[in-house]
Amino acid sequence: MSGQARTERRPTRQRAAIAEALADATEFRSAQEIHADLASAGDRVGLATVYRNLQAMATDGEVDVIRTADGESVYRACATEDHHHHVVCRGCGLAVEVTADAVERWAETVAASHGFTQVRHTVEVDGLCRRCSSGSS
Amino acid sequence: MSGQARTERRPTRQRAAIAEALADATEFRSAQEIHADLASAGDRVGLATVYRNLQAMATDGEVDVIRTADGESVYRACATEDHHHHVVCRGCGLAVEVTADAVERWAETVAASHGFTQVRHTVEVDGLCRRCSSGSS
DNA sequence: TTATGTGCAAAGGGTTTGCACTCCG
DNA sequence: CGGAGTGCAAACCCTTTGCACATAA
Repeated sequence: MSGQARTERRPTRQRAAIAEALADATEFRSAQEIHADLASAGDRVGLATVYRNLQAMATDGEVDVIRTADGESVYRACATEDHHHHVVCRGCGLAVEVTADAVERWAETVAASHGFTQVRHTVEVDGLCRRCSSGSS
Repeated sequence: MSGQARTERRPTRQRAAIAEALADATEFRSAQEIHADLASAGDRVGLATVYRNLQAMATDGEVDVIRTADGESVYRACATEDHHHHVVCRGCGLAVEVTADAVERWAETVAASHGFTQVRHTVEVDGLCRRCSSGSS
C-alpha cells in the first residue's frame, strides 16, 4: 500500500495560489495564516477552500502536517517526498527536515515486540535554533 | 525551574474521583470520557472541573497526555514517573508504555547537529495489537 | 473566616459542512 | 452541459473562562 494517490484534481486559481503560498513559506503555516497571506497578496480565496485544499494536499502527500501543542494544524511543502521528520524551532519556527532511520527501525521493533502490526509513528522534535538560543531566556 | 511542582493541591471529592477514574482505565481517555465515566458511576462532577484537574495533573506529571489525530487531548495515569512513550492500538486503545533511550539520544543528537538547544520531543507509535490484528480487515 | 476549588453556562478558536453558484473539461 | 471546486456563513467540537457558591484549612 501507499504511493501517489489521485493526481487528478482539477487545477484552479485558488489551488495554485495556495500551493504557491506554501512553496514560498519556509516554515510551517496554519490554514489561517495561509489564508491571510493570500488575502494580503490580493488573492481572494475562501477560508474553507484553504482548509479543503490543504487537507487534500496533505492526503496526497504533497505537504506535511503537524499539530501544534495548542491543537492547530500547520502545513509545509516539503522538499522530499520520502518519509521524514522535522526539528522545529520554538522561537522562530525554523524547520529542518531530517531522516530518522534509527527511529523508524526502533518504532517497528518495539511495536513488534509487543505484538503490534501495521505500525505507524509520529515523531516531532523541537528546540531553539542557534539564533534563538542566544538572545532568549 | 522544573522538577516536582506543587503537591499541595487541596484534596477534594472531585479530584479524588477523577484520579480514581483515571487509575481504573488502562487506556487513554479524553476529558469528556472521564466526565461520562464519573457521571455513569454516580459521581457528579462538572465537566470544567474535569478539564481543570486533568490539566493540573498533567502539569504535575501525575498523568500523561497525548493529542489524538483529531485534536482531542487524552490522558492516562502512568505506571512510571520516568520519561517514556507509548504504543497505542488503533483498534482497542490498548496502550503499552515503552522507554526509548535510543530515540532520546537520536533526538538530542540530530537536533544538536543542527544547532538546536533545549530540545524536547514527542514520539507516538500506534498500530494494531495482536488481538486486533487478527479479526479486523 | 478566607482562599481555593467547583458548577454552570456562555464564550472562544480552529475546523467542518450545507447549499447555491462558478468554472473547468 | 455536468460535475468538481468555491464562498459564505452557520454549525461543530473540544476547551477555556467569568462569576457566584461551596468547602478545606
